[in-house]
Amino acid sequence: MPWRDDTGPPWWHGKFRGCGYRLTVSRQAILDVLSKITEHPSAEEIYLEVHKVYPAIGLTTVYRTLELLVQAGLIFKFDFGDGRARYELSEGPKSIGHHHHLVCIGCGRIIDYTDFIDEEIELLRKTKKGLSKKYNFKITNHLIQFHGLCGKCQ
Amino acid sequence: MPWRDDTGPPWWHGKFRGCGYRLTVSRQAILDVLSKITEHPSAEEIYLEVHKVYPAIGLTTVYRTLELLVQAGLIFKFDFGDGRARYELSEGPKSIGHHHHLVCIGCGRIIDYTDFIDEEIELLRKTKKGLSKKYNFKITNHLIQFHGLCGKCQ
DNA sequence: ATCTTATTGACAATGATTTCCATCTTCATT
DNA sequence: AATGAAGATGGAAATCATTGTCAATAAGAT
Repeated sequence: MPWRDDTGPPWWHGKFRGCGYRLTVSRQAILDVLSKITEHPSAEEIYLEVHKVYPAIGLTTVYRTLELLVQAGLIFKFDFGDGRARYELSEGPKSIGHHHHLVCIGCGRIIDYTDFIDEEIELLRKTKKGLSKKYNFKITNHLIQFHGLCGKCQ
Repeated sequence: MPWRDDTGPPWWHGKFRGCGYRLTVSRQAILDVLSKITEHPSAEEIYLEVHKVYPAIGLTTVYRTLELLVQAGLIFKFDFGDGRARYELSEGPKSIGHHHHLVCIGCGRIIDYTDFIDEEIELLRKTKKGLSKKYNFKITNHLIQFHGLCGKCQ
């Protein structure tokens, strides 16, 4: 289990209990994998990774858990146009921090960038505020992506 | 056909011939439907709409044509998280102009907004320039969406 | 009018995600 | 520590958007 070699339960422990969810082996294993992966794994990739350490896991459970984690705000779900959803931890000790994505339409490579993030966040904050008021919309999330060709694909 | 009651061929005629594509009945019908719809239709919705005026159309052709139009830059393809791609004319006489989307995660409603678009575009331009240089990335497109709950769903 | 070749449509195939349901865990309560 | 109710699980089957196949058709250059 994730915190066997640590001083206490992992940071998401409280999140779970707080939302009324049960802290199961599958969920811990999935979150554990997500917190160690730096890419943008699909459900199946997460399944395969979890399967290495917890072979009893089922793909269905992975899908269900990911859905749950998205609802709980612990992870983000992205569509990079390759026909499968991809996931990423939204925050946490090992998080690389808020970032957006550059998507290569040639090879599918994803580049996380944090450049200009401050200006982007600032503008998003303003826009979010204005839109919320004008359209009576409760904004919970935003998405910014740039699509194009990476160096290798040009 | 689209231009039967008009003075000349529709604006996309040249685009097609210029790219070496053939201007077929199916393609005209699909573009015609797209230029009249103000929502964000899925491939099947487009198929059903075209089918009313041109019953011989096949769903496969709709998918192929949409793919083609995306490549040609005539339409944009979006994923609003409901499991099917949605399409929208990128420009043209009846276009509402450049806009971004507000996606309700409750009922799936999409709101097109143009507020703050100028600031957004300006920031995107700067960001795009910086990212292109830093990552040697040729950016062809961007995506901005806000997700949340609309008035009815709160 | 003819010919070359892109395009089409019906059907089958694919593949990610969901549904079903009987069984197993979690954890609040004893 | 034992119990029990509700939540969670996993394997197989089902769903459903999208893509591949291929013989037949139509666009448009000649």
